Amino acid sequence: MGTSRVTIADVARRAGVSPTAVSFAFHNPDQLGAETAQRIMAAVRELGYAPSPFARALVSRQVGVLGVLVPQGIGAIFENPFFAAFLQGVGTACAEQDRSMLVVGSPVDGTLEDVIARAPVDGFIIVGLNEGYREIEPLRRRGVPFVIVDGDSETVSSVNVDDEGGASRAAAHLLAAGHRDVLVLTFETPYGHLDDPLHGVGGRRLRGYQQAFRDARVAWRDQWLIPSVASVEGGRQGFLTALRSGLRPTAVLAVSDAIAAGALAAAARAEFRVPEELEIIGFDDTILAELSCPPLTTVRQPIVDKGRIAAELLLDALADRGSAERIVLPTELILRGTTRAPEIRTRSRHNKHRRTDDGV
Amino acid sequence: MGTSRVTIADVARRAGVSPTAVSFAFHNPDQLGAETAQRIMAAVRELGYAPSPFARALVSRQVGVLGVLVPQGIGAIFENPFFAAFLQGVGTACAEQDRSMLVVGSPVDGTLEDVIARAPVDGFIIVGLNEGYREIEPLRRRGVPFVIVDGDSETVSSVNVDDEGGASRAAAHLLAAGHRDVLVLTFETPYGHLDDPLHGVGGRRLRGYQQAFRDARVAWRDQWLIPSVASVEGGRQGFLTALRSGLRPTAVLAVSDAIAAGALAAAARAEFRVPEELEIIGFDDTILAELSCPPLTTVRQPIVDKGRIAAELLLDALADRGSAERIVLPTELILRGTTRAPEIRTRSRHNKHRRTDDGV
DNA sequence: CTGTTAGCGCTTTCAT
DNA sequence: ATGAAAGCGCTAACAG
Repeated sequence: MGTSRVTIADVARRAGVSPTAVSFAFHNPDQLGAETAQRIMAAVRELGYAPSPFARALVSRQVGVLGVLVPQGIGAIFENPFFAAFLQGVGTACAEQDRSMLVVGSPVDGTLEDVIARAPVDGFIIVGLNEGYREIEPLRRRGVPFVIVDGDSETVSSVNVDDEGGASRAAAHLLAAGHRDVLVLTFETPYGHLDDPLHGVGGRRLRGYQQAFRDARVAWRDQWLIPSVASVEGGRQGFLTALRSGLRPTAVLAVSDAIAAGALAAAARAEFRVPEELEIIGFDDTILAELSCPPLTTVRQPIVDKGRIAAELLLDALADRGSAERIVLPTELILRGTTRAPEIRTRSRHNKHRRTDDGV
Repeated sequence: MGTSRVTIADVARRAGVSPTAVSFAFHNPDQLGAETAQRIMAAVRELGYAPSPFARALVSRQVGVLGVLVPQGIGAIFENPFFAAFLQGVGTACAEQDRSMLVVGSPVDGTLEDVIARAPVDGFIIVGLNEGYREIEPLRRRGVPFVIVDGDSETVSSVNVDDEGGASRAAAHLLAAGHRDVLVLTFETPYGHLDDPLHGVGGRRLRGYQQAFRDARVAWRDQWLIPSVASVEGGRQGFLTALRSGLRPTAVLAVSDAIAAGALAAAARAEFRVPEELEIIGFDDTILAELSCPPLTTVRQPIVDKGRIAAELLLDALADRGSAERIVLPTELILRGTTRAPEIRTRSRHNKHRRTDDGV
């Protein structure tokens, strides 16, 4: 077992034709004598020939692979239900185009840059990094098209969601219910933006919360802000830390469902009754939100769509069709079991996929 | 934006050296005059050069990519928490080796075979297919090493879990508690074995259940067997179907957590009190099991390990190190909230990673 | 230390 | 309808 021994030349020889003919037999079978084509395919079968994807890609300049680049360990991301949903969207689009999906992330030893440089892809979906990020320069150099998800873009397409709006609606909901002692659990190091703590998804959500406080003329207190690792355990710790600091929240705003679920678990263990004594709102509406007990009230973002749209945008770019667009998908407050039934109010209304076609 | 214009020759020209020198500058910088190396890298930067992964792969015969092949739509698999956990394991091993992970699955239009043929990988982890499966022939031809997960292998390494044992323990637990009217929810089309309804993972689990019935001398009744789609919704339907058929189960055995969770939901809605009036045992111990309300008693298989071990075995094969081994990982019955506390019994004990080194 | 020379395996005009 | 020839962009002996 091991090296691909049989090449197109072997087949050609065996079938008594030229390599060209063999290549044709694969790609333009019609332009070949029926009998010849048969003979060639027979030789292919006898010899057990399979074309080299690398040689093919080298000359045809495409491999049929869409890359997804994440600035994290490629194992770790699968602990995050967000990515499963996102990749489901990307994968669906790939399947529709007979492509496969390459997941590229930070290696343990080497550098992300190296891994990127070697990635055999037609294009990249870059998650959680701004277009200006240093490590994506090689891509631009290689002329590999890419789109940005959850990050800012100048010259390429991007897909984001209305994080601020969603966050603001969540906070407003709590504030309207009279809460003043609201614990805010943020990302310790914002969601994928390793180098840039004040921006990125976490920053936007935070700004949304703050906006709601301003709108409601409720004073924002930084001591009520606890940075937490973006995991269930992180949420648990965050809540406990708050308690130990002497905070006695009546409500919790968490920038992710995982954190919210952790807070919920810690709260339950600390004998808080949810939602009677403590209301909690998460973010994302991953499977965690639906499944937790009680199910989590959360800000929903259309994650699967986000993935699918990103892939489609990339496909557009690959086909040189369509110009750069910046998509902003809507978010929606989903009321479930960790908040009390609100007095009658109109449900949040907002525009569907707002596709803004623009340059800069 | 678009085609990679600048090649190694351009850089060489610019730096006044040969292409070889440029290549060296990347791979053996030490073997080059310090000043020369500097000059070359400067040219690289000025020209914005990035090597072509395809050309590189063509000649060096490796790309740094591990493929994961699933016989399903590459979007759909992410609905299944099993895969998230499995890919976490594979991804972790990849990250440790500075590799990326390619997910290949059935396309919508084309054939799996074509997608496989074009996949730029060093090797494949094949999930849920036996070694003899037709569509993996091209791989063998191309000389691409592969390992099998959840399937039978003759000549290559494989990773499986003790499905039968786990299933049998689950059934025995229920039978020992006195249950006789046990609803069995199986895969409609066994878990990834599209063409082969009696084998594969689903078949093994089924055999495990049956074994326990035999051991307990309880008659096995085929009418109590309901094939269900492998999803929460499928489990819900399966349970409802059983009810409509007039079955009145006091316990449920489900071949996956998703199905079990669906049955649980349907049962709850039908006013069954779980576990008092109905005990339920799932399979896999995915996140679904932990999160459901009440948390699911289930047969745990070490999914993340399975992925990591598969990747390591493949890495071994790629390095021509180690011979084919067939790993069988242990399963364990995890008692949670959907079964009643059993009378005192010794906990299940069993061997850890039993690595059987053998040929054929 | 650095350049010359061959390919890696395939596709693709351009002839025939 | 089929073949010859010229690369795609890079690496790796082998010289010098």
